Amino acid sequence: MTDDQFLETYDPAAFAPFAVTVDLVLLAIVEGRLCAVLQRRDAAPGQGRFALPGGFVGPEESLDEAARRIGLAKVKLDRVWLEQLYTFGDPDRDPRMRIVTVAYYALFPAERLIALAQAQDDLVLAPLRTDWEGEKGAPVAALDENEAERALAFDHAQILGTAVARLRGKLDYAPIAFFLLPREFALRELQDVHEAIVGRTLTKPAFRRRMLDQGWIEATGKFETGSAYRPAELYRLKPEFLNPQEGE
Amino acid sequence: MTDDQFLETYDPAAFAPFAVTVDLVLLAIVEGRLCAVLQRRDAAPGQGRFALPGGFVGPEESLDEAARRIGLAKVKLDRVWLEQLYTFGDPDRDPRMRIVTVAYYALFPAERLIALAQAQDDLVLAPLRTDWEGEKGAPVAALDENEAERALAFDHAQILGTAVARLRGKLDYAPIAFFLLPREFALRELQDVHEAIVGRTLTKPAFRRRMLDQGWIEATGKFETGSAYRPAELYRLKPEFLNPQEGE
DNA sequence: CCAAAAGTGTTATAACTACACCCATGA
DNA sequence: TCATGGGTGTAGTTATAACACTTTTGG
Repeated sequence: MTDDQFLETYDPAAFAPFAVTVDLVLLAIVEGRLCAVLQRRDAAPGQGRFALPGGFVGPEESLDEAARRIGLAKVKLDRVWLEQLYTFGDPDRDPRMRIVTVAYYALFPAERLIALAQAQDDLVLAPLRTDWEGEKGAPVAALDENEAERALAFDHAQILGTAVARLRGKLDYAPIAFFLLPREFALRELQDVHEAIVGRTLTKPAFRRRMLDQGWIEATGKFETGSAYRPAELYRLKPEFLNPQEGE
Repeated sequence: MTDDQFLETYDPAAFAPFAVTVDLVLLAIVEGRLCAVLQRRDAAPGQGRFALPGGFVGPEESLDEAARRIGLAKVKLDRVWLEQLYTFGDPDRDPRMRIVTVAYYALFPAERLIALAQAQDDLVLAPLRTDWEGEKGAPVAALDENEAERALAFDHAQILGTAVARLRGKLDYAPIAFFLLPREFALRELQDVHEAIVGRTLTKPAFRRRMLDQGWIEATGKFETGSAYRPAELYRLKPEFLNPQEGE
């Protein structure tokens, strides 16, 4: 059947329609660990379990707008990386009705999400596993072992795993790690972010040069204050990489 | 509003619902050029224009199943690369109703799509542009200049551009080019495929070694027949890379 | 002067490229 | 034996990694 034949005979009220939601993986590096925001569900299905923040797409709203509205309402919205991740639509993924969800992931400096989780008591920051070194196969259950009993609702474990895989895969060739740091940062902090994501230690000189040669960052001339020992120079992402212009 | 608050008050017949479709970018290398299957629309909107093959997702069907059903019904389905691409859902992308479409792309050996286009007279194989060398910015209107007047319906030019960008980006680190060739192929054919996708010539020895060292292919011991001059050895993709197991 | 972390030079290894060359085949 | 394309060796260049080293600061 073609689209048009379908539409001629299509009565929106005739059968249960699709709903379209947006689910968000809000990520930050907290205490050297990659963490995601989870929301405790206070109603069935999955009551008491945790789920990704999400919501329905409005009738006059694009998918990106919905993601921005739902994900950034709570957080101040300057300088965020927000990108569509993948779309999940198995028929039984939600027991209530047929829901197709477009997953997005967003990167924040730690302070933002810590403040968010403290302000809203149904939110938690859950550490994720990043040690599945090169293990092929479906990335599922990315939750840290301490959080393993915190079973996730719906297919949200799969979404989390997809987000971590995307972040790891994109880390080396796209300027995104910087969105997990304050606007100005020391190179050691940037290395900590990378190490938290790839799950292993990196050697300092190689990392430094790789970053400097990439041309993504520039020195500010300022230095850390209050450091116990020699203060590190602060760098920032060059402005031309601030806006997510590239389409994928 | 939370999901649950929404659902409590949600009457599926109360307002125009979302529809979910799957659109397919069927790709092959024909005469050294990357081509996509387009379908002539015989009804409004966009009558006379060309669009990607697509269809509605069934009520009991997953997205992957829908893509497989719509994309592979016409083509014999052994050894195909099929992967979700991106989801497009702007409110006005279809004038009839709110339609969110999940785009997939699929890779075929040329013969398959040539036979398909010959068998069904509303289908054409349109050459794509691959010469936008490193130009940043949104990849739009990937259609070849000769086909430029063949304006695409809806946002399908954007979908096409996204597919080409994904293919190019993935070519070097995922074993996918092989799905654009017969099961057994000569290394020169593989190089032609790569050159068609990246839009520039590659040097033979470097390419050969890269492919051999990657460990994705193995020699069959057989050789081309009917060649005018020295016959080339035939290679094949190692069986462990045949199934699209990796989730991304 | 010491401890601790910032930052840099120096070398070795691996990857990639370019170029030239040899090989096998049909006419 | 010649033309044509398949296939391979060698050397130069570049990127990457590892290691040791120097520098700067607060105490």
